[in-house]
Amino acid sequence: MEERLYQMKADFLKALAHPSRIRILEHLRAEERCVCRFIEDLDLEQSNVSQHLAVLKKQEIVSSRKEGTNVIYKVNHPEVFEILDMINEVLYTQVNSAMDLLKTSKKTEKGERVNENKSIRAGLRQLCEPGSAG
Amino acid sequence: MEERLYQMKADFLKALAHPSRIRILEHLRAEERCVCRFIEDLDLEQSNVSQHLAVLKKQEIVSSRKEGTNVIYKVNHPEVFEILDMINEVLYTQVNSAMDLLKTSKKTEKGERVNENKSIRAGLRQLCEPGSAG
DNA sequence: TTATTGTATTACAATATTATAATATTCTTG
DNA sequence: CAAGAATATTATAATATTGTAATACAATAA
Repeated sequence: MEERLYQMKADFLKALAHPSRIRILEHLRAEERCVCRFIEDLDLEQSNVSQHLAVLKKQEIVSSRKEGTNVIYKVNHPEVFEILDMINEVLYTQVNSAMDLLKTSKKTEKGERVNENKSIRAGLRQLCEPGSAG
Repeated sequence: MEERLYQMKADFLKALAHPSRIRILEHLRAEERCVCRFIEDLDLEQSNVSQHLAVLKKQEIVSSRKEGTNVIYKVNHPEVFEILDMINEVLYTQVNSAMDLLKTSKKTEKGERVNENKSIRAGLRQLCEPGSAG
């Protein structure tokens, strides 16, 4: 009976679950934006951006209004950013504890892998800044 | 350069984005559980449950330990539940405002659709109760 | 050891998602 | 109205995800 609710939640999550769509949403964190900005800033094909926006719109995650020939998009629910922030936190924790494991077990041998994680961690911290949920 | 971070986030979200996996996680909200419980309670094929658990495990969303021939799973990051709760909130808001629109515009004609949403809303409220994030 | 129980893995067909390319639509300007 | 700019839609081929069925593996019991 409640199966449809789980389907709804899954559909919502699926709409968020794409690198380009997350990037689009992050760009909408500060303010509403024209489609042309996404194409430009994110370096994506026009039709690709349109399709990704359609996915987000279908789930009512974003809404749009026309302004001349331009279309301006905005995020409907600020909770979306909290969700993204929460994921940041989890990933940060994960990479951090993975790092600790590598640090304590092998010092020099896997140095390459450690550095790789270091950059990921730095990136995560950076991404955390705008609207940190912690 | 930071493209991989968005990919990581997308992968994380993708792991959550399936009705059965969400159901599994909701079952893990209260306490850790044996695989056999999922098969039984969620009425899913054994191999299907195993595959879904593998997806969650790959993202380090859950971890497991053996106990005899059984395997017990638990959720690693409580933030996962906060994410699910947040989605509940958003969906609840969405259905609610959709309802309001239908109510004010047409009273009898689309009655069927209204009732449909009503049941969804009731279900959402129910699902909100266990660990409401609002 | 063999048999049994509980999980995991693999194979595979069906379906869904994706990026690209081509076309269509909408709005503005002339 | 025609032309151009911005966006949306459609078609399609490549890839990914999914559920089922079959098989493999691990722990215990006999």
